[in-house]
Amino acid sequence: MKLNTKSRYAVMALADMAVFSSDNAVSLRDISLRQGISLLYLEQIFLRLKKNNIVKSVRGINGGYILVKSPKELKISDILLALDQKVKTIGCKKDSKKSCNGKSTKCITHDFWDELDIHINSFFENKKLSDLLKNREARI
Amino acid sequence: MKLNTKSRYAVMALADMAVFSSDNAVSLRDISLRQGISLLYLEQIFLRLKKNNIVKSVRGINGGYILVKSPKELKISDILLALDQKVKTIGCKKDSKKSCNGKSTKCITHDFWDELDIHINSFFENKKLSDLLKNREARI
DNA sequence: CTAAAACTTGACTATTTTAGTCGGGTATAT
DNA sequence: ATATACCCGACTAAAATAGTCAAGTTTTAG
Repeated sequence: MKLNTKSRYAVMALADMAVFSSDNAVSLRDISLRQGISLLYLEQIFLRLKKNNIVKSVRGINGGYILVKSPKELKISDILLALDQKVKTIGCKKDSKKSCNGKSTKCITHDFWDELDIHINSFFENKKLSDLLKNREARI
Repeated sequence: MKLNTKSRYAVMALADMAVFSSDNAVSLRDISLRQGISLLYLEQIFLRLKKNNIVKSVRGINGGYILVKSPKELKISDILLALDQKVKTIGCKKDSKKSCNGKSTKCITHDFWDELDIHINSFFENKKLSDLLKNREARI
């Protein structure tokens, strides 16, 4: 059970922005260099972040990206959502009448997986980007 | 971020056993029919469960599998462990000095991912197989 | 005005992982 | 003896992942 790199890099890049913001836009090139993430890959990621209104862009020289919300207000769950990183740990369909393993009833473990999803999602809901920046000595 | 079907089916099958145990061994064939899981796939899963001492087998006619521990004592984390379903949500290597993104320092989000892993793992640690069987009206 | 920096976008691809299947066993109760 | 059920390694098709590539557009410094 692992998070994909897109989500991981997204959180990483946004944390980087929060640290190095200083009012003006942060370029992907800088993030790429500091965090060791491929520039091309970052572009793809930020496209999604922009579409989902996590960041806004400034074009041209000295352009880059700016956080729409402050790190204190930006929930990690918002970031993951922007990248379609659903925390849906298993295949049972939540709502459909004919769910789970093709049978018409809920599978024996159905409620358990639901509980798990809630448990994980609430973690992401309650974490703000600013929380990642606390007690960070080795900031790169 | 999702659990693989092996883990899901393992929990499902063991829950099934807990319900239909009745002292004698439970055959994979029965589990397969009740839970709608391929028999061939179940065999592969139970091989692992046996190796990891979650179940023991009885060969021959009327054979099958028996839970080693009672459902009250069997932690879900034990089951996942048997199937190599590590909850290691990201790629950062936990211990190595040169971790994360090839740099020598911990990445900016490192501690956060560790926290996430702990959060999820503790969920599995604290759940017992017997917990899944409570308030189950639709038992299949 | 123009060149360079930086964002924009869709398409493409190699690799890895997943979710199984297959085939040929071995043990044992009846 | 023979059917039932466990045992086990190898195999494979399909999907997901982790990126790369190409071909732009926009803006601003000089």
